[in-house]
Amino acid sequence: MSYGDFKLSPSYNPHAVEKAVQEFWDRNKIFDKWKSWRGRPVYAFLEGPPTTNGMPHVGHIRGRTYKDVVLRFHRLLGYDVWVQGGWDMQGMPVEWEVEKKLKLRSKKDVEQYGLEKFALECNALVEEYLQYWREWGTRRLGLWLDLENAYETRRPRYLEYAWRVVKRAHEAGLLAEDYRVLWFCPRCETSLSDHEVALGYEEREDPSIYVKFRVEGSDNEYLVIWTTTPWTIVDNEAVAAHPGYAYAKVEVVVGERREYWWLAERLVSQLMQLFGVKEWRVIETKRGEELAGLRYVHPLAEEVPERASREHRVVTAEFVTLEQGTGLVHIAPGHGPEDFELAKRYGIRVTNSVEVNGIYNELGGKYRGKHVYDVDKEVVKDLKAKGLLVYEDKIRHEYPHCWRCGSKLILRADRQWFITISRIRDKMYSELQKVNVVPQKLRDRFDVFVQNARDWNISRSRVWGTPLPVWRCKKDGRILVVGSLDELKKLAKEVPPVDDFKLVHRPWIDQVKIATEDCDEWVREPYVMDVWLDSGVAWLAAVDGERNKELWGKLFPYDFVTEGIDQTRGWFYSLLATSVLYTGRAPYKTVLIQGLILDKHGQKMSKSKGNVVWAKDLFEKYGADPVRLYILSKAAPWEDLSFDPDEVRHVLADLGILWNVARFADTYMSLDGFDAERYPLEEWLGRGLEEDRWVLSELNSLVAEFASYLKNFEFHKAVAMWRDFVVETLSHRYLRLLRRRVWSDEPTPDKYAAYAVLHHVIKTVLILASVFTPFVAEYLWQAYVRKYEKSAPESVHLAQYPQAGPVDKELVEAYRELFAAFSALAEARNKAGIKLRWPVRVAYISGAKHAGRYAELLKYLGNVKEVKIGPCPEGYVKAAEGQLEACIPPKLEPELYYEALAREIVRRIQVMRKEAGLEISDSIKVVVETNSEDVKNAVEHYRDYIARETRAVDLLIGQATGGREWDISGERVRIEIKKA
RNA sequence: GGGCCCGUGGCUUAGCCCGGUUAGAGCGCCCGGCUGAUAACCGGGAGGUCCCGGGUUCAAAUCCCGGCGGGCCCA
Repeated sequence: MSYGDFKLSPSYNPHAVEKAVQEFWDRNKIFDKWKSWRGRPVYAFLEGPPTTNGMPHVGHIRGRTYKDVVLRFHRLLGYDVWVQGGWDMQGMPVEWEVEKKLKLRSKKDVEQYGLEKFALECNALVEEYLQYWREWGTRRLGLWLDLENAYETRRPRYLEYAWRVVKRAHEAGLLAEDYRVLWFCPRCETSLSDHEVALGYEEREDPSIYVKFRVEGSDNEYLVIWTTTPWTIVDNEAVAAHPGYAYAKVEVVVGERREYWWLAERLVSQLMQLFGVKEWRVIETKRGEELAGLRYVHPLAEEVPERASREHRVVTAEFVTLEQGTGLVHIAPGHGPEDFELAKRYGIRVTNSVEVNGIYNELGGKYRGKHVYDVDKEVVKDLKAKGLLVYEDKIRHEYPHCWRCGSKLILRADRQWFITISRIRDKMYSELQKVNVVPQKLRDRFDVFVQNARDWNISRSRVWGTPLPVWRCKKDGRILVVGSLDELKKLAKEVPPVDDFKLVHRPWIDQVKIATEDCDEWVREPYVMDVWLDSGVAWLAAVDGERNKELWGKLFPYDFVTEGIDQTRGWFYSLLATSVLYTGRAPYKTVLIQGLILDKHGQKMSKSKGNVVWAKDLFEKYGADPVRLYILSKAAPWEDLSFDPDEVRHVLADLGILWNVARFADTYMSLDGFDAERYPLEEWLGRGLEEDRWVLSELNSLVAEFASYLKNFEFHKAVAMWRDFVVETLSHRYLRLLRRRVWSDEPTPDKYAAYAVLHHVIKTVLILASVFTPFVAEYLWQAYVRKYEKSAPESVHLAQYPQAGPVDKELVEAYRELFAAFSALAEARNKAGIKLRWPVRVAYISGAKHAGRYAELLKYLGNVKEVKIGPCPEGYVKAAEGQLEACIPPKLEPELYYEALAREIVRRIQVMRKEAGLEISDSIKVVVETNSEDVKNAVEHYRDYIARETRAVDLLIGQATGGREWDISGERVRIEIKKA
């Protein structure tokens, strides 16, 4: 039971299979042969590069399985495939982990540690993770990506494409330096993009305070505002009222004092109740626009004297609502995007006294040197002490946190660099309309996101990233954008003595001294770029496109990309943006958006919950093929998938059946000396039986539909259909029919025809399986297919997708009916209490269309002497299957009793043969000892039958010296067998 | 706060777009049977408020509205 190194062991063992196959692939360079180009049409895949930070888990495995299926399928279809791997190796996640490892708490710590050492640590860290990704995220999965030629975003030849794109943006007037309010992480000391902010929304509890601002020139008239960020009051510059809303001046008595509070009229009674004010009355109302211009005293004028020196007043704004707060909105232009816009409109000063690290600077007066998180509490205390705090509460709301370190984010105004996406948004949208986004139902999200796309903040105040290639003239502030490393070298007056790899990274790049005729000293803007720009230029950078135009021209736009739904706003977007900017076109033709991976309870996987399933654990426990098959069959790729490791064993059973089908074939083909080249299907099919033509019809349907499902990315349907064919049609049905033909020693032509058919079916089924379970398909190809067909391709992965032959629909229909009739017959036997081993004289079938066609097979399957077509005689036991009805006599016929006993004896001998470990071809001697005359008569009558079925050369009735005692229908029978 | 997806026996799910026999299947469970490829298979059975409530309709798992639970996205 072996061919070469591939043995068909009694049962399927994924680990042994995968190990043997991996060695075979390596030794024979199958992957190289698979990926090499033969001048065929190219199917170009662009790898969404995993961040080599953290270990691959089942979510990655899901996406990477889909990639592999699509690539293998297209190779089978005859395409030359482009399967370059890629790795995303820079960015904040890497820095964050290094900081944790080195126990660095702030950017100052990093600087003290040394930027050079820090950058090298980051590089070492991604290098380390890369090994895991190569092994567990790729090789052990059986994912055939070209890792030798994988692109790496940290390489000079790669990252300079991000520079090219920025330069192109600059030339097109799309690079902007702007002062804007952005989210910052004070811990990481950098701004974040919209995408990064979106990753970190979490519910939290914050203060919810109502504060009164005293109206200038009065000692008891106030404007009442509401905020959840007390620290921003330090930088308050105005109060906004809606121009159309009514505002009330409310006379209130608090303690001993009589005061006048301004707030929205509609909210007065509910707020008075909230504040616990019992005595109040409205004495005047004004519309917001009438209130405008009213001046007030900054509530922290004493704490921050600078503020007292300026005037503050009420302005109007449409964005004011009455859903929360008081209808009067505290405006801190340095800490809110709407506030900022309003300030620009009214010429109000933008004050930001908070530095990037969250510490107040000299503009912060009393709060100078303190951290924003502490000031948040201190401001409340100070307001309370000054009697300006009207009411204090807590609020639970969704608020953004840093996606890496979890710190509460703050909004602050700062100078940053942008790509003004708003100006190419329409072009991006129209290009996106040409892309096939799968599934249709998720494309809306992508469309909407692109239509609403905002300018892209690309600058980050970090270290381990692609440096922003913008230099500024120290003298006059002009800027210079460098588009490549060569260009930089040409411009440089002085270059640090390091290799190119270091030269394109911080801190070394900042040691480059540039001077030009018109400017003595250029200074680089101290930023790196958003990491999404790194992977975003892969459509060009992966193949160093500007230097390899011919290759790039064959690949672009790429046929296929696929990632998770979260990448709609991530990579899918950054690819589209940079490509439209640079080439005016979308960089891909088809985008497959994958659903999320959840744990078995439908919960999102996260490290903190501890429910992450790691690739390594999964493969070590189950093997890659079962995991792949499970993932593929459980859900459509775009649906969320709840992953339950225990369910993997279900698909294991299916692969076990595939394995056993090959073993079955091997068992009999080797006994009978079958050879696919000596018995070609085309010649021998004519000598076969109808069931052979039936199974080929079923196979042809499979071949056609499997391909059409895969083309639509309906992997789950393709796999389900394959499974159904292998388990039901092939194993349960066809092989059951085949038994009677293969057991015979006679070299009948129909047996060889059956072998030719079976061989063709198994071979075809393995080629289809090669796209989703590449290891076991290869193993069986080597162990079985190549054993019986020497000229078969060296590897199943070098085969071609089979041509689908004709389908005889009527034949398929007839066989469907046959198995329904058998099912009804079995049910009738069950009711009558007659087991299948006992022959039945006659069965009637009615309501069938094709009964005449398969009567012989039904006799065999149902162990019936005669099948009659027609209605049931009186007193017979009936059972129905749909329209079809089967019935049998209610009692066993006496004349069939000996035959029944003979079958019982055969069955016992077969069990004993197997227990004795005999080969199928071994002959035996049998002794039967019994007092039962019936059993003795049965043996005498059916001596030839028993001998033939059990390969007995000698069958005696007499004294057994050993063996085993059985109970056959109440009779004690001792049977002894010996190898002849 | 806004948008979207999901919710079907113990578990996993098909059906829903396009309303219409008895809601189908796999796993598990119980009973019976088969078996020299098969820890497989075949027959039968138990097991369902199709998340809840309302509406449309002769008729709703399916269409509409409102909840609840899980998830995603946007703010």
